[in-house]
Amino acid sequence: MALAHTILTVLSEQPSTGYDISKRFEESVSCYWKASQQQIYRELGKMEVAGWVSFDLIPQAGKPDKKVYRITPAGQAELARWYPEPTEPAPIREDLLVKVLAGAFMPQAQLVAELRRRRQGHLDQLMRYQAMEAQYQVHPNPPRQEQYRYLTLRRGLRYEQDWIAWCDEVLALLAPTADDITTAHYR
Amino acid sequence: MALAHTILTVLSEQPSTGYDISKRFEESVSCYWKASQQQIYRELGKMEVAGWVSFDLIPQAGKPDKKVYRITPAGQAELARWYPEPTEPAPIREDLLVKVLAGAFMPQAQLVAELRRRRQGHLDQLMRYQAMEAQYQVHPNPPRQEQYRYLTLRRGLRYEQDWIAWCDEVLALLAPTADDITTAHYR
DNA sequence: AGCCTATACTCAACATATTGAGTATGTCAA
DNA sequence: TTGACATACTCAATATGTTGAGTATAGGCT
Repeated sequence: MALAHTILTVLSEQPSTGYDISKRFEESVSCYWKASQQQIYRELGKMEVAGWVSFDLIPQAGKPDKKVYRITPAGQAELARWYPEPTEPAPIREDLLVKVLAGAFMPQAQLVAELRRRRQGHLDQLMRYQAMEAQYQVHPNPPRQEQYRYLTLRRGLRYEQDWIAWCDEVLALLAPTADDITTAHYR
Repeated sequence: MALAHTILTVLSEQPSTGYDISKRFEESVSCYWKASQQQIYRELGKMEVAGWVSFDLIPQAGKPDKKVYRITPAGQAELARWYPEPTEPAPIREDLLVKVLAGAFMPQAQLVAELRRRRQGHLDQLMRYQAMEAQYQVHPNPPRQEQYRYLTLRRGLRYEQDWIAWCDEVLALLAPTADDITTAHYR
């Protein structure tokens, strides 16, 4: 359900095509909501039926016609209805943690390699977020929307930093003996 | 796909019924993998067809018959095949972050209330994990499996701590003015 | 005596997400 | 000029996850 509300939120900022929304998801929303183009198009279709959004069909020469969606009063009402509902933490399904659990039965070198690879990936993402964060520092008095967007970016930053710190912690325990952590002490 | 591999991993530790697996998921695996009983039963059925697990039917007086599943050599081979494959970070879909983004258009008091509520929830979970962590301290020389399990628990601990820290950060920026963060400075 | 919880599993319907193909054209660079 | 990439959307199949009901009985509590 919340995909619809995420779309309603980004449409509150400005009317957009499905394609635009997908772009915006990738660049700034992706740290807390992943959705494919197909999902967005399908959801927009459903939301249109529900009356939460409407669109203008903009004929284009050459390219396919654009559907520029905007939020309707009914959509705003739905957003307001949803807003105060309590949220639950998102369920987590982390393959990497399963691999750590299975570590007792599998070659440790493979786990160590994977942890190093993942650490690097999280570091790359962290650096992208830090570049985005630097953008916020240059504007002395940003619009209200930007301030809230910044708070979501902070979540992304922390998330990547936390992953890196955990990878380091695990690698420090696994790497010294290279195939046995029996001698490593906890904490 | 990885649900099957998670089940294979817990079955590597010991043969279990679907019911048992579900219990174990809830208590110790839930910090990185959530799955309902129904999902587990269905997945076990598919895995049995694939030959990755087999079961003994234990007739029980009164209760329905037990299916005690164990991993087969084919299942072990599948786990070994899967193990070195690179993992991707799990896609995130966090309602709360969407609400933060929508904060510019919605009553701030509702967001603040929700952040406080969520902070408390993460604190409760953190305390449960800390109680579990204390269990590991008492065993001086734990079996190998327990050591890896401990590393996954560390991820859960960090995750909750990180959420709490972010909630505090956001609340500190939002709360002072109670309905406007214009005057708050970044970082 | 009646109710709740735990054990133990099955089936069905629905919702959500992923993957891949298909349509159509403009722009830019090798 | 060929090919990659961006724009812009649609359809279909499959995979995965959620929700709710249904079957059955033991044991403990009120």
